[in-house]
Amino acid sequence: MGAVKNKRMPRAVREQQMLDAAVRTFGQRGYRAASMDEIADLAGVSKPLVYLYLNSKEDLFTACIRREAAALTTAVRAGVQPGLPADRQLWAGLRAFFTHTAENPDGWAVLHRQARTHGEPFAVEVAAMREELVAFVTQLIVVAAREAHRDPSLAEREVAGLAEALVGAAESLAAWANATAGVSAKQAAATLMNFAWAGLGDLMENRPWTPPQD
Amino acid sequence: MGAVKNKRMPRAVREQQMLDAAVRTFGQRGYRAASMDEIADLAGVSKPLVYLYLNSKEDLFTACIRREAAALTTAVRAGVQPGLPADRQLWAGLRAFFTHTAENPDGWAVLHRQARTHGEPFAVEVAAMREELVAFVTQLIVVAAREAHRDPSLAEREVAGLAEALVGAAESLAAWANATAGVSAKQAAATLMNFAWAGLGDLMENRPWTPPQD
Amino acid sequence: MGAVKNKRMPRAVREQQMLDAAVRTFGQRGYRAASMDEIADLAGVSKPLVYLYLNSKEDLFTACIRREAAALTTAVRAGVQPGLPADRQLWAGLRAFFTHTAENPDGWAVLHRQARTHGEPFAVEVAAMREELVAFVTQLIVVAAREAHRDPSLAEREVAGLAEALVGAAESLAAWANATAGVSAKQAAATLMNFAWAGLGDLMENRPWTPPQD
Amino acid sequence: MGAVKNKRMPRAVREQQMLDAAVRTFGQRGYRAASMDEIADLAGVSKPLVYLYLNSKEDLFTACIRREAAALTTAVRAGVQPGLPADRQLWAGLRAFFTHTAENPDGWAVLHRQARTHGEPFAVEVAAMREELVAFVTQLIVVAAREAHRDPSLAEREVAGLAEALVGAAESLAAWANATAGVSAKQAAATLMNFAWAGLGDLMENRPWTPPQD
DNA sequence: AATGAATGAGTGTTCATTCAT
DNA sequence: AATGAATGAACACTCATTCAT
Repeated sequence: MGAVKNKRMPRAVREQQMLDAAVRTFGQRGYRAASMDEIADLAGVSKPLVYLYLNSKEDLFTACIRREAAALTTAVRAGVQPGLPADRQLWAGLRAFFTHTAENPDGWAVLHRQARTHGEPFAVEVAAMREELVAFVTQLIVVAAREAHRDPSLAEREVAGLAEALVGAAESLAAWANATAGVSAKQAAATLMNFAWAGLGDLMENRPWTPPQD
Repeated sequence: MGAVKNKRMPRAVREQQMLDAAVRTFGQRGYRAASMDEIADLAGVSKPLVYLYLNSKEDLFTACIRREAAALTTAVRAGVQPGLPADRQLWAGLRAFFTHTAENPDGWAVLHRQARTHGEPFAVEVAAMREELVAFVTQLIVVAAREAHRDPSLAEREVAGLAEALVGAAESLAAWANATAGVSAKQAAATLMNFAWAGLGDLMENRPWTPPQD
Repeated sequence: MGAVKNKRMPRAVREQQMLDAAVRTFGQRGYRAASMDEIADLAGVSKPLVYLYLNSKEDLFTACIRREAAALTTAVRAGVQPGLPADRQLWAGLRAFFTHTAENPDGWAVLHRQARTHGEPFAVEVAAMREELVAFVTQLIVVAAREAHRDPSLAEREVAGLAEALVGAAESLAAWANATAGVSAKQAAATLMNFAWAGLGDLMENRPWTPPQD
Repeated sequence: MGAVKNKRMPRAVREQQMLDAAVRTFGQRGYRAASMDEIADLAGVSKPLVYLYLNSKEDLFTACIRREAAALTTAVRAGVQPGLPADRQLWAGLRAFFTHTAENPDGWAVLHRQARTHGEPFAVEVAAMREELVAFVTQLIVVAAREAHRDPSLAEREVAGLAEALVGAAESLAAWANATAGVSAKQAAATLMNFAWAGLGDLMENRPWTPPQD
């Protein structure tokens, strides 16, 4: 049995307990391998109650995705101060991102690994969140280009590709940082900032980007 | 029923047909959702024959991973000429990578999405291949740094992080290029080269990296 | 379909129904040839319920063995009055044994034929019961020898062999009595008592052992 | 693979190899658990050849039963000298029986355990052999009774029961002797002779039957 | 005399889901 | 607000058996 059985709780609380159990189970076992039995057990309730509140396995998984996606985007947004220069904003966003994914490995696994692996209905859900992150990065690139008085004809698709690459690198580094002992969220963010802002070419000339002190 | 039933084929041929069907099914449905019935049907053989030749679902999936991993690394290696400068090598490797993944979407899905999502035995298989790619990139970075007479004390972990970010960006761009109409392998490679070699900072100052004519 | 479907019964009752069906099916078909489908059908429930309550075919078979072994030893023990002379005790035990096996042919088949034929895990279960019967007989022989003031150096292995022979004869006669029309439990017991107590030699000299009137 | 593959052997030899493999496999695994694959492999031939020569699994098992039954009855008959007194004949027969079963444990397992456990068609086969042994014992009892000038009205069923008990005890002791370290065929036979000829009652009075010196 | 290639039919087991209370 | 009882449908895997050579 999972949690201690506290009987007669208000629905909202029970639902969160179920989602907690579901995120953990889905994150560790995967969508198909996770059984409703295990989730109900871990949540400390009977299976019919899970169905009463969350309708079906698909709906339950979708609810997990939405909750974890909202938590992640909220965390990133909360970490960023809109007024700052583009590089400071990106730095702050990356730190928030790596911190949140490190602290919520199961939620991150649900979003990054499971949701995108198990068919359209779920991939669509997670795509919305990813869009938001990509849009955030895209806007930063555009703003930075404008600030640098760069040719405004910078192709939209080119920017989209860059943003995609940056987000992809971030996702990959999140997994790497979590799996590699001794790599903190801050270090992961610094690595990516160096890569993204200065590029390997600059690095070769010994001018790494330096994170601000905080 | 999937393929036309060609009866009485030598074992080696049948095995490749089964692997073709399995890669397609695993890539599209995922490991758990793919049924041995569907794979056998798509391969145009009966289920017992699949078991006779490939032993079990796990072994079949592992065989898929190995075949696709070998195909990908072979393609990348074949695309690279060892003698060239680091940036030319990276460029060639990326082009080969994006070309191969675009031409083998199911194989790429098996490697990138399914194998890493469904537990240790499979993740280990794919990790070996990824190690190879990361090692290739790592070595390029080290060589480039030496060529640029850069401080040789470049921390190992720092390089590892950069290589990880680059490979992660490549993996992410592969999915993006395949999903976005009109983005060729060459364009995806160029986008990533710009990002990796010059960085966003350089881009802001209007000095994009230019692919060589070929 | 086997039994009439009585829906919604408490677990304990359903379990007994399942064991009834399983003993019958295992006893008649054998362990391997008995299918869980048939057992579930005969019990009037669906297969998943059998698995929910009894876990697996192995566990189900083991549960059958334990139940039937307990029933048999209980019956034999209940038939014997400890204070009586050895021959009276043996007589009572044999009557109980033949009566019980005649009334529970499937249970007896499970114990005597199937359990001992299908591998260690089951043979071990049944061996415990057989030990008990052999021990009962062994102790009677020892007591009888003491009562007869016989040389107490009667070798242990000799006694073990005699007990083994007696129990083996009983097992064999149980099958014979059940298969031969008109042979009652009492007659089977009398035959074995004559054989065991007086031996063929005595029989030749016309001194058969006579069962007490009851 | 089991045996070394000697190609192109005469049919009669191949058949014996197959039966050897089948007896071993059936004896150790049981009828259902033994697979034709394993038997063919152990015999060093391909499965179709087994079917070509022995037709089906049922026929193969039946052939095993017949061969082993014939071997056992032949061994017992060969051990007995018809002219001798009844007790000497019984003694010789038992020795032959225990010796043969100890030397052919798989064959004995096929006859005693497997054949009687797996349905009518096989039980019938083995019953024929058992009849023969029971008949041999029955005749000995009748002869002994006549020699002892006993009342010739000795009920047929009574004799049948005694013979059944004796054979059952022998079967049981064969298993016991094989499983108990240090119990030889001769000792097993002596134990049973004591039990059968003198009975427990005589034993109590210290007059055990003594085997002749040979 | 002998076999590599192939399958129809079935088995144990699991799971998402519902009913009755 | 909550659950014990129950199942339809599917799935991985095996096996006796045959065909074509």
